[in-house]
Amino acid sequence: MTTVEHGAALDATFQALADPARRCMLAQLARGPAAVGKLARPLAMTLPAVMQHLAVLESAGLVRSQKIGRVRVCHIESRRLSLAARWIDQRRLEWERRLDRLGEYLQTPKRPRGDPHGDGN
Amino acid sequence: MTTVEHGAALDATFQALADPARRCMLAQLARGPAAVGKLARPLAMTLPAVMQHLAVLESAGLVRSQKIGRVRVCHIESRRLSLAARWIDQRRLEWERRLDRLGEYLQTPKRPRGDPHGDGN
DNA sequence: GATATAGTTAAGCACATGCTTAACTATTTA
DNA sequence: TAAATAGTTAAGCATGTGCTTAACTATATC
Repeated sequence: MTTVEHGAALDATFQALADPARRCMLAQLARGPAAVGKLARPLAMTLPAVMQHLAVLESAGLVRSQKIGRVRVCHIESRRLSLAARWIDQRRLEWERRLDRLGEYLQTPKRPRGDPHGDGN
Repeated sequence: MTTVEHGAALDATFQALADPARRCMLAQLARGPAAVGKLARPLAMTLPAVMQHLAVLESAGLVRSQKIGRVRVCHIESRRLSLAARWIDQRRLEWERRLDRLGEYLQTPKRPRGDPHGDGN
């Protein structure tokens, strides 16, 4: 159930993370709040393009911003990052626990068939 | 440097994770290897569509598969999952450590200016 | 008040993505 | 060997994405 409701949020979050320019912006913001122009500097693209990336990050809930004077200051919103990381790790752990159990099973010395084993697979 | 070289891999990985059908396939595969047809069952789309999603997952390195008889069996490749989760958590932790330091600083009772403080921020 | 600065909006374009249908190829199974 | 099963390939289409240029709006700063 954890996974189901967050579907749309995860769509938007992973989609936002899939672009190198947006990851670059997030990496900068991880080091502290920054203005749009500052985010744009390392990016080899025009300001409007950066604005569009920012809009994607904001509507995914990864970033928030507020305008102060003529400057828009942006900062990371870390909850969505947690959500995404957790989704990945849950799948990974589920898979790796399976591998571990399988490894144990294969290492177990031969055993008479029909012996109790504790798992109904 | 960690972040830079993996750029293309992260593009492909997050792009792959951004689609609910592909996440559904991964969630199934986390519970164990499965055939294409089995992955397709809960998905409300045709088999060719599922094949295309599988191709995306494989070329992102998230899944591998081998054909046994007329059945293609797929399984998760967890290294790329780790890579993606780690990228997210590094940003998140960097940001949250910043917040913690800021919180401490604001809670610190007034102190004469120019006093040593131990941090070069 | 003129000019520079920082951001914003709108339009348009090239290419990528997600799906479909139709036709086809290999393996089982009866 | 005929028929069912599991997957594959190719083509086409609607929509989404990432970028650009051009024109415009607010704040500073001189």
